This record gives sequence, structure tokens and C-alpha cells, in this order.
Amino acid sequence: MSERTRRIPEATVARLPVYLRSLLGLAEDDKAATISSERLAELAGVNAAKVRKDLSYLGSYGTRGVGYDVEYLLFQMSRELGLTHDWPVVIVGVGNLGQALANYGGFTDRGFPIAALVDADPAKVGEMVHGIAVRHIDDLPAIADGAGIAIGIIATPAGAAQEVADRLVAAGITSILNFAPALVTVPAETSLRKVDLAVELQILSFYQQQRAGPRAGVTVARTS
Amino acid sequence: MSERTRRIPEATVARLPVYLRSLLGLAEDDKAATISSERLAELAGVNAAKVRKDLSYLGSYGTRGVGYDVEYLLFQMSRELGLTHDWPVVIVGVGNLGQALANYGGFTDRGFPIAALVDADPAKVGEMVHGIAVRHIDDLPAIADGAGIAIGIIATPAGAAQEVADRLVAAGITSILNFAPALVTVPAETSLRKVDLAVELQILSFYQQQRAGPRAGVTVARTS
DNA sequence: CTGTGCTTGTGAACGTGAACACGTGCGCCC
DNA sequence: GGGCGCACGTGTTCACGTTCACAAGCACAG
Repeated sequence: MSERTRRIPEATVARLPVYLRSLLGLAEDDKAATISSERLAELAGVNAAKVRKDLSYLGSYGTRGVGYDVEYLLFQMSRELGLTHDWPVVIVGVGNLGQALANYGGFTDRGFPIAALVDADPAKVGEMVHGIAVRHIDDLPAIADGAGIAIGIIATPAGAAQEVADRLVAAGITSILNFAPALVTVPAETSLRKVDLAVELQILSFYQQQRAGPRAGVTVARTS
Repeated sequence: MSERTRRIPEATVARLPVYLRSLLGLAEDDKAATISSERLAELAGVNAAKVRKDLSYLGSYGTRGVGYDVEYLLFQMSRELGLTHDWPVVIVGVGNLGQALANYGGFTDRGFPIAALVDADPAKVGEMVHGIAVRHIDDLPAIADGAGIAIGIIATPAGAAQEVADRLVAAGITSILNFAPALVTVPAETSLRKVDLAVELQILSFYQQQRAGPRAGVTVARTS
């Protein structure tokens, strides 16, 4: 791996947070200063070769015959992931899901404090959720700019998702996490990830169905 | 594709719900009886060849020169995904996230009604959430059995996740969706999917960081 | 200072999924 | 009833990610 090779595969990027989580969870009980790829693999639920290859993209931070220095690895991974500072986020849509996410402490704890809540419904503006006053979505540019927000979360109904995405982009937000069950498109220079909770369940349903025995109790007139 | 080829790739399975969603969203406005792979691809945000290949795994349900019959396709996809009937689910953990998920209508709407809520904390047992009384996790086997629940959702803190998973499996639940930020392992015959909201944000953070210019404002003593 | 053992780093093989291109077959028009 | 055009179905090619296997190299012991 030459000195400036910085093209980290997407699959690897998706695993780095898992390694990070594993290492953080480790610190408590067993304070070993060093960890082997094998052990880290076990903690993260992947295979050891993958761990080594993934970490090698960050640089040669391990010591042969010994393993990786836990503290140093944590530091390097945090730096690479951009987690050396907090990233304030704005949640758009203060319905059930939006409020849920706002109250869920998991974001703030891990470096993503909820800096603002916005909604399109004037009736909701001014409401306090999780100690934050809901503001109107028209103020988005000012809010994002003022608080230095780079990440937006879409928690609206499907119908509003695309328009909200457009407004987020217009407000200068360059990373979007979409919870609405709808396709949204953004400019190439904006990052977009989506989480559709119902889709996850439907995938489980498929395998469940599969196990229950193909075409149990279903009679279909197949021509061929 | 021979008659009984039923090995649907995982990547395809993950896209079927998206196609389904696209077709359902379509029904309203443009009631065309038929749809081309090209148009469906556009709606689902993928490419047309992929749509055709994915759908071909279900069987030859299209008509050359015409497209796919929307109604028939909906029926076949629903059948394949096991969505011809509802799948009641149990949510374990009635903290912020658990309550949030219970109140979020998105599950029930799409065929996954919340049939039960359980928690390990006796103080929470009896509470009403979303019109459902919280029960104790010790009752899980009886609850699952009584309501015919096959899918469980873990919405507990990370520390409890593995034990909850074990209990779900012991109660006869064979599909698990894990929201806790922890690795859980289950027997091979149990399906497991995980959603870690913070990990999604961390991935976004990586690309955000990347764009902001590598090592902006970070001074690291690199030896090599 | 040399040998030994252990774990990393990585080239190469492998497998899976994506993209392509075109043959195939159906409907429609004349 | 024949020909034409269109969109599906699919064999093939290609790219990506995973896995394997082993050489490289560090620490430590003697």
C-alpha cells in the first residue's frame, strides 16, 4: 500500500464504525494495550483477514507478531471517520418518527447532537421536543448556516421526502439520512443514505416465508 | 431459468420490497395496466437490466414488447415476499427507541402490526404504549406462542441485546431485527438483520470529512 | 547478537453481483 | 396472415469484494 493510497472501498467504510464500536466496548473490561486482528474480528463479527485488509487501508498501524495498539487505532479510526469533533444534525419532520429520533439518545451520545428540529406544519412550530423548540422549515438555510449543520435527517411522510431533500441541499447540507419510504435523488456531491424500516421487515418476511415451506397453502394457476 | 430455480440472490431480495413500494405508489395516479422495466427502474432508482434480471428470478411474468402486468406483478411479488398476510411482531425494550417504533405507524401500515411489547423492567410492565400493555419479558414464550409471532425487534440498550436475542430464539421466534448497537449472534436457522442508526451517521461523517479536504486542521505526528 | 514464534500486510484466487448486448417472442398493423 | 417493432429474458463480460495463504518483519529469549 503506497503512502498516499486513500481510496477506501465503500464496504470497508461501512465496517469501520463497527470496529470502532467494538474497540470502545472493549476498553472497559480488558485493558490490554494491544489487540490482534483475530480478536477484533471476533468482536465485530467478521473474519480476521477482512479486518487486516480493512485496517491496512488506513495505513500500517499494526505491529507484526503483536497486534494493533488499541488507543492508537481508536485515534486513527476516529480521525479517518471524522469523529474527532461533533456533527450537529437537523431532523426534518416532527411526527412520530421524528420525535422518536429526537428523544433517542443514541445520536447525541455518539457525536451527533440534535441541533435543530424543523417541520412544515405551522401548528407544530414552537412545540418543545427533547428540549428543543421546533422551527419552521422555511428557516432551514438560516438554521443550518448558524449552527454549522452539515447533516440532515428526513423523517417525514414519503410524499414530502423529495421536496425536503431539495430544501436541505439548497440550505447547504451535504449529507442526508432518509427514513422516509420513498426514493429521493440528490446532486452527486451530496451523500445520501437511506433506512427503510418496513423494508427490513419485508426482507425478514421473505426468508421466514421461505422457511415455512414454499407455496404453503397458496394455490396459484401457473401456466408453464 | 429452469422451472424450479428458486435461489434468489440476497441482493435481489433486498430490492424486491423497493419495487413493491414503487408499484404501490404508482397505482394512484397512472393506472396503466402495464409497466416496462425501464419505467420501474426509474421509479425504484436502479437500472433497467437489473430490474429485468431481478424479476426473472420470480418467473417469466412479463410480456415481450409490452411490459409487466402491474396487478399480476404486485400479486406475485407479495406472494414471494410472504406479504399475503400480516406478520405480527413483538418489540423488546420500551425505552425511547422502543416506544418510538411502537408509535411509528409505518410498520402496521405495511403488514407488520405490533402485537406485543415487552420489557425486563418490572416498573414498565403494565404501562400502556400505543394502546398496548407492556408485558414482562419472562412471558415471551407464552406471548409469542399465543399470538403466533415470528418476528421480534430488539430495541434495548446494547448490553442487553444478546440476552434478549437468546430469549427470542428460545421463545420460538425465527426472525430478528436488531436496533441495538451491539453484535448479536443467533443460530443459523434464525434470520437476523441489524440497523444501527449511529453507524449510518458515522458513514455519512466519513464522506463529509473526505470532502472537507483530507487532514484539514488536524496535525498528526506520523513516524513514517 | 542470533534464532524462533507470532501476527501483520498483501498478492492472487475465487465468488458474487452489476452491466451489457442481443437473441427471443409477443402484439399489433396492414 | 405476414412482417415489423418493441421490450423481455438471459448468456456473457466486467468490476468489486471476500477469502486464502504466505512472505515479511517485529519482539523477545537465550
